[in-house]
Amino acid sequence: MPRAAGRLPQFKGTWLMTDTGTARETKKARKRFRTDSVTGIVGYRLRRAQLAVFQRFQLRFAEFDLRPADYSVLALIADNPGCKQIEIANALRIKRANFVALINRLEARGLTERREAVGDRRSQALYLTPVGSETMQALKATQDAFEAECIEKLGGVEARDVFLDLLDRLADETP
Amino acid sequence: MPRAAGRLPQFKGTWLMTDTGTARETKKARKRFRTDSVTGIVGYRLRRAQLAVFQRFQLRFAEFDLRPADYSVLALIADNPGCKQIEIANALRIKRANFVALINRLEARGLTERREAVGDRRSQALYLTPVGSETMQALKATQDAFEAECIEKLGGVEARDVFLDLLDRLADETP
DNA sequence: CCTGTAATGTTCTACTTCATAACAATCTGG
DNA sequence: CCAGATTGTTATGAAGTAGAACATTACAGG
Repeated sequence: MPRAAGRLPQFKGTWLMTDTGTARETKKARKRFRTDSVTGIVGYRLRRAQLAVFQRFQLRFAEFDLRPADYSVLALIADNPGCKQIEIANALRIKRANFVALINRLEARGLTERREAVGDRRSQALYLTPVGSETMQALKATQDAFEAECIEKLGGVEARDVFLDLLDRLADETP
Repeated sequence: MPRAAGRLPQFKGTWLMTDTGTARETKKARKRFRTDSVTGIVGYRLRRAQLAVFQRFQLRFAEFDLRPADYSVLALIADNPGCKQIEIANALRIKRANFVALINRLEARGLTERREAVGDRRSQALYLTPVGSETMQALKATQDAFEAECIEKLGGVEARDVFLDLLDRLADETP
């Protein structure tokens, strides 16, 4: 029922009153559920958008059964073959402890492998397997298409640039 | 060690080369860790910004020991006294099953209370307690200050409006 | 009226993410 | 050599999230 402005004269005010205590709910309390005090908050909208984008990402990558973090790890290994676990973990702000299970999964699926690092017997050198490299091509194509989707939603690359700039303004780590 | 620009001439190039294949790692492989393929993604930056904002929120609200979801629930109850649990859960996209523990905590802290709803004996009517109302004033002040912070980071209310619009473009639920 | 269906709140369970602590092996600088 | 830092790993706990199942209650159609 969209506000029914026509019936306004039928009732005796209390619509625009600031805090009528005498209103006394007439029959069916016409309480519109107010959410503006929450939905108007930057952080709330930011979270909503982030969830929506990640959900769409998972839809696009469902055929690969990979999460955003998995894709990021594979992409970073592809761009930095032989890198250490800690390097990727730091770049993605993942605790190195939690990175272990992640890379274990990728390795178990035959996408990555750990070799012995040359100058440091503590660290492992990460590489994509041949299968991993081949998979990465399809992943990159999917990601590029998804990014194009996002850019289109935003209204073009200029809007995207504005958007990234605004995001970075909020993302600075100063408490 | 801040980049040591003074020692630059000491080495033989490969710094600004685009993709020298012949460089052959001289002694210490000076591999810059490449992250652009991930950090350039809209979703990645969106997540970064969201995490940063939520972390700052938690800092600002640490004295109250309340999370964003707690604040949202209290704000919605304040704006919609007598509302049902399911209404708030739907508004915040929380499963009603998970809402129970949340509202139980707030009730245990004496901030909210459940009364019997008038026309429906299944649902509960949620209200702020007097203590809850008083607390809410401080919370609102803190939130308003935090929102002002965010707006300032973004560059003003006009930038904020642009930002919210861009967020909403990404947040639409069409798969 | 009765009855099947839907809604509401609740409990329980499981999965994922994230953070911390602890440990062994290794590296580094003095 | 040695103290301290780094790397990978395991284990553990907190928190968010999703689903199933249940009891109680509303509601609409016969």
